[in-house]
Amino acid sequence: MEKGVPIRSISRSIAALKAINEKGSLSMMEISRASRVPYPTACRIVQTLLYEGLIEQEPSRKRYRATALVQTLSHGFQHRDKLVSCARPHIMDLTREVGWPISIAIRVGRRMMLRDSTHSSTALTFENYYPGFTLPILDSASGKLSLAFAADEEREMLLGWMSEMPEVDLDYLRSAQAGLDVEKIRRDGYAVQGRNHYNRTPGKTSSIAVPIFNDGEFEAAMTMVFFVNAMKLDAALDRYLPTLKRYAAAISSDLSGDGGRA
Amino acid sequence: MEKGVPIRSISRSIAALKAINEKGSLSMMEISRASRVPYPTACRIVQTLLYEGLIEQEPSRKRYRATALVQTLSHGFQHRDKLVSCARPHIMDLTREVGWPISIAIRVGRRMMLRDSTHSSTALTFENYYPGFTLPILDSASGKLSLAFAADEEREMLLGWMSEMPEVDLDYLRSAQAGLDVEKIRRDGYAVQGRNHYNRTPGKTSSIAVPIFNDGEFEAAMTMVFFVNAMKLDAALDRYLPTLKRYAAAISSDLSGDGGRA
DNA sequence: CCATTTTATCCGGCAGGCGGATAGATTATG
DNA sequence: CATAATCTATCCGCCTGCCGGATAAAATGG
Repeated sequence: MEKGVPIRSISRSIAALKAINEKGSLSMMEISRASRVPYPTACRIVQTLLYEGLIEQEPSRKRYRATALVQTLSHGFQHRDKLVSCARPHIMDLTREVGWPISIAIRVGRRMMLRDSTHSSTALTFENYYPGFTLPILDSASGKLSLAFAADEEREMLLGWMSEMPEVDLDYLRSAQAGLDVEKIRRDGYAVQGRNHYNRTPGKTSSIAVPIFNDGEFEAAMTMVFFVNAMKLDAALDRYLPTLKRYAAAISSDLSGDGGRA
Repeated sequence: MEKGVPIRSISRSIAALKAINEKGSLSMMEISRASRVPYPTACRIVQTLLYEGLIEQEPSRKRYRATALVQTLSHGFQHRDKLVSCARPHIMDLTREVGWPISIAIRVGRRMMLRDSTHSSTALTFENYYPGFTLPILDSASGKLSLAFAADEEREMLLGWMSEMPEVDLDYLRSAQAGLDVEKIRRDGYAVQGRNHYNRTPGKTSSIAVPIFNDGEFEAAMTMVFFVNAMKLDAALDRYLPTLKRYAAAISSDLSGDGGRA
């Protein structure tokens, strides 16, 4: 094996497990497509994950879903998660104050990934989203914010990198880039996404994201999600933006201070 | 490939990732030992996990730890976790009442696995433990409880299965079995473990576990952990057992009822 | 009812994955 | 401080574990 070249079947099984987690459950054909492997290979990978107990078949259906055992693959990270330790109390308070769910997301590779959320602590949500859930960059408030606050070179590199993603339509990418007003986002200190599409209830929610800084550097996006039929985007901005900025500033302050040190 | 036989390298990488999560960070040699693969094989697996971004090397140290990205492997399970949905509000209330951390654990294979815990919500703990952390069955309060409430045949099968675990000393297993008073645990409705050894602060804590039922069937163990130097086991039982039983009964009631349905 | 898609399995082929051996670096011990 | 033990890193010949196109049966949708 070449130095640094991954073991193919391991990478493929990771892709399969991520896809199953992302969608909640998938059929074998869907797993094959999502992880870009031939059907017989997907069958073997699924058999291995079943054998390890990480996934199970839904009763009476040819669909596969994660089991509780997947948490043995991820629990080791959490006890040194400074971002979440600082943010968690604040976003719990914020959800109590505004009612809507709040999430914290960072950019990982070419997507945004949730680091924490309060979806499970409010009734004002259609679905619950947990740390690990991912979102596209150009179609989410947090992604646009992250892109806007990136260094110019990093943004160009990232847009170039995204154009290489096999599932991305280049025409779409060009129009999404054209619609991204970096200057305006940086000046206003927020980004929005009308009718979120890339979640489990497409078109039913919209969102507003504000930045969290760590020693002046952009660290994460804090996003409030709300129902499209509850209020218009402009009304949401008028009503909530000041509050969101205030809470994000408090989190930034905690992150930059010595609060987390022993 | 035989039907049902796993892909070897996938199973090995899962073992390695679990071990890294379990200990927080490991050296290459430790990974090799913990996942029972030859050193060069451990190197290749680690390289693959690094390439996938699931682990990283600790700065200036030849030790590897999980990254936030591991959460993409596990988040899909949580949104249909009925046990935790029912238990979470109760154990949060319980930790507020007694101060000590509470955890919910189930048996998975030959070990106990945390499904939820309030360690991160109290100062009365040395370390934080998250869903996915595992414990041995015969050396934890929750494990003894689970074993005691198992059907006789299941218990025999499980004890036999544990004697096949490569890392278990048979002399130790025999003496642990001899010390397990199944009748007493079932009669008293709790199990204890003095000086917990299999956690990150061996010997500094003890624990009491009580059962959670679902329609009369044993479903999970609810455990309170406390400092050895704060009180003796007997004193802890006198002071806390009634409260623990009351909360566990409430969780059992919620689980058995229609509380979780839309 | 028929066309299409999905599920499931087979089996020949080969290169991906393997691990013992080796050398250098680091750590522990006397 | 010297030496032994342990750990890290890599090599390379070997071979079987993993592969995927082909095929048939089952399931689904119009």
